[in-house]
This record gives sequence, C-alpha cells and structure tokens, in this order.
Amino acid sequence: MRGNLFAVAVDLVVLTVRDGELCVLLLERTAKPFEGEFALPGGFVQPKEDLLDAATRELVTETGLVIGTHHVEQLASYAAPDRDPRGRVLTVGHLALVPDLPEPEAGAGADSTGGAWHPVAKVDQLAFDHARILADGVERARAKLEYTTLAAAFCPPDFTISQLRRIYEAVWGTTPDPRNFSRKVTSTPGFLLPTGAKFSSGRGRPGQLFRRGPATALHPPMLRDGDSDGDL
Amino acid sequence: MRGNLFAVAVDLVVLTVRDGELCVLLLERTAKPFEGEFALPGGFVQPKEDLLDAATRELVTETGLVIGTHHVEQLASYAAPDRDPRGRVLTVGHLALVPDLPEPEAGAGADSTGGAWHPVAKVDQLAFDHARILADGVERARAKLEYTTLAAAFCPPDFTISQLRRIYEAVWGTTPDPRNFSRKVTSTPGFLLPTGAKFSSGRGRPGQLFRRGPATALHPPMLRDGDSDGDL
DNA sequence: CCAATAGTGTCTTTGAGACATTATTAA
DNA sequence: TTAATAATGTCTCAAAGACACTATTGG
Repeated sequence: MRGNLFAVAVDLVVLTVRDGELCVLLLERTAKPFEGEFALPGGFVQPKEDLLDAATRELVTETGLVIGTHHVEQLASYAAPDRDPRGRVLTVGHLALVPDLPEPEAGAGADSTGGAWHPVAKVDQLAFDHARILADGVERARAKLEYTTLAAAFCPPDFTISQLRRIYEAVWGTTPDPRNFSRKVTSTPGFLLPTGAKFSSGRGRPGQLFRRGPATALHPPMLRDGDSDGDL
Repeated sequence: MRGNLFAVAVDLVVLTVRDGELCVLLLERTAKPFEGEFALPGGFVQPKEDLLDAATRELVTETGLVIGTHHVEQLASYAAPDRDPRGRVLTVGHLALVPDLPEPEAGAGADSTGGAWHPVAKVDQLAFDHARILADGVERARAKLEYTTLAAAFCPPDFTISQLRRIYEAVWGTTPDPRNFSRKVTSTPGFLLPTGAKFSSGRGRPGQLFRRGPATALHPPMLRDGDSDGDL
C-alpha cells in the first residue's frame, strides 16, 4: 500500500419540494474552514463503514432526518487536491429525495447548526465545492424525473395526481399540461396504485389518492422542454 | 481531521467494439492479492492528483493506451470495508469508450501484465469487486447509447452509418433496423457531419463517411427493446 | 351561487416500427 | 454475372402536444 492517504467524507444533497419550490437542506458552519457559510450536510466515513451507511448516519446526526425509507443514491466523487484547506479529502456526494418533512431541528453536529431548507434557486455560495455538488445533484434529479417514477419520492405515502404534477413543476420549472400529465402517469402500469380514498386540500373538489406502485421506469420517458445538450 | 484514512484508487472500465463484440480491457495480476486473476486497469491516486488525471495516467502506465482524445467519465465509487484484503481502499470507477485500437502491449505495471481485450460476455470472474464495477460500466454504456451520441466514441474519426449501427448491435445485443436507424441518426441535427469521402471495407458498395458532429443528446432517445426497470 | 380544484376526450402531429427493392463495388 | 454491402420510401401505429368544458366540494 502506498503512503498517500485520504480522508474520505460523504456529503448529501437532500432535496424536497416545499410550497412549490425545490429546496435543499443546508447547514451553517460554526467551525473553522468556511465558518459562517452554508454547506451540505455530511461528514467523515468511519472505519468499517460503507458509503451509504455513512451518508444516512451523518444525516441523522446532523439534522435529525431519518432517511430510512426514502431514496438515497450515490452521485459522484470529488477529490480536487485543494478542495479542502485542511488536507486531502475525497468526498462522495449523495442525492436524497424526501417528502415535505417538518423543519429539521435535531442535534447539531460538532461544526455546524442544525440545518434548514433553502430554495435551490436562491442558493448563491456554499462552502468547499458544495455548490458544484449541489448543481450536480439538482441536474441528476431533473434528469431522473424524465425517465423514472422517482417524482413520487418527493410525495407523502398517499398523494394525488395534482401533487405529483406540482413536483414536476417545482423541479423542472415548467408546467406540464394537466390532462397530458394525467394520461401519462395513469397509463404507465405500476406507477400509481389507487387507494380508493380521496383527499381534500381545503376547498375545491377532492382528488383521488394514490400510492407508489412497483414501476421504476417511464417508457417512453417524459421529456422536459428545453432538455440540455451538454451532459455526456 | 479524523484518523480513519483511506487509500484511494481509480479503476477503469475501458470498453471497445472488436469484431462485433463488446470488449473490455483486462490485466492479469502477477502480485499477491488475487494473483493470477483478471482485473481492471487502475491504481492509486497520487498526492495532488485529481481523479481523472489519475485514471488517464494509470491507463498509459499499465497498458500504453493514450486515452487523450477519447471519452472518459466517472462511474461510481466503491468502498465496502472488506473489498481489499490489504486494507481500507476506496476506488473510483471510471468508464472509457475507445475505438478499436491495436492490441495493447506496452509496459506492464508493477503487479500485472500488459493487458488484453476480452469479450464482456465471456468474462466470468474478476479480482476484488471488479466484476461489479464492470457490470455498472457496461450498463452505463448501454444506457447512454439510448439518449446520447456516444456510440461515435467507439468509432474511428471517420466512419460509416453501418459501422455506427454495428456499435449498437454489439453493445445492446440487438439489431436495429438499418433503415430506421439511418433515418434516426441522419435526422438528428449535429450528430453526423458528412465528409464527402467514401469507404470501402473489402467488397460491396462503399458507404459514405461521416465525422462526429457537435450534438451530444438524442431527442427523443433511441430506446432499446427490453429496457430494464431496475435502475432507480 | 361562487370560488377553487379535479377530472376528462379529441384532434393533430411527430416519430417509431415494420417491410423490399435498387445502387454500387470487387471478384 | 454474382456476391456483398449501402442506401432509400411508405404505411401503420403509438404517443406527445394542444386545447375547453364538466364535476365536486367548501364557503
């Protein structure tokens, strides 16, 4: 084995949709490097710990969010030699998609506050290279809504088609036609399971409630309008 | 900084198409862990070296392949605590797509032979968790041919539509209809640039030569037949 | 009755999928 | 002339995109 060793961290891009906006969970740093700036939740991987385990552990520790049943996937690794002033740190970025949870309040970690939701559109600067990681995570989420059923990961267990459509609106920033959208999602076998129940969100006709089905892929995909070209 | 440090390696899934088969570049290990087994090319990241740089350097060192102008992208990181018997090693898998190059012969690394092309379908066992990394790389390549113009990365600078179609056949294991295929690729603006020249591969009518255009995305995508469902 | 939201049907257009013949070259 | 490969056009069908009205509920 060679002598060039790295500290290995995990960082999480935790996304949700709140009040029609795509939001990311950020901590405010209270310790030395980048003190006072916002950062993604994350931390160092422990001996004998795998990456996903580290990611879920850090999330609970720093924000109280139990990711348990929610969607978490690996995003990419970042290891520019100067990305952390304290030394050589490789971080494995992760992407988590969660429903609209209560404001996180739980026990702060050693070097940051407890965390809060921030609209992605208003995030300007982040500690380390976290802005890049966030951008990659958001782009991954946008792309995956096209060809997977992952939008349901942003929804509570039971949800209406309108709620699901508002996820797409928030994540993509576009507004799919309600009729075409409804046709698409209901005609994908295994995407939505009817529960029989209905849900009234205040006034107006109540919508029918669905639950996530076993399908994971959308065939053919639901394409965004201005789908970018630069993602080889 | 904590005391739990990792060695960080890069490994490469280098794919090409030879004689109509999707092939991967493998080394035979000559040193202790997994001696005599096949492995992906790769090695440890040096101090002050970024991941992509390490990947390209290792490839040249171990196999003589200059990846320079070819396509390389990060795949995923693998860090199961017991994945390397020598200690805690995180490896960042990379995917490289190259044209049908001459058999690699160059200077072998310290702990393996110079490397050779192996049909992916015939690979059964690999050192470490490299079988998993290979599987992920192959799946990524298959998926990307659907919605990008990346198939051209397997072709020489000038190529015919038939050559391009044979890439799809080899990677997907299916045979797209020549007319529909031709219609699709020629009607995607910026995918293929006519060179005016023609190319005769032995007997038969020569085909028209094209060069890669600036387009990177296929809209809408060209879907495989039995597109899998399990890739959330 | 009014305001708010859910839910639905049809037409047009685009592109995928299936299919057979002609063109060009080397042997 | 034959064998090999390249190239092309049309029909059918599936699904996307555009578009307006009716249904149900709470206030």
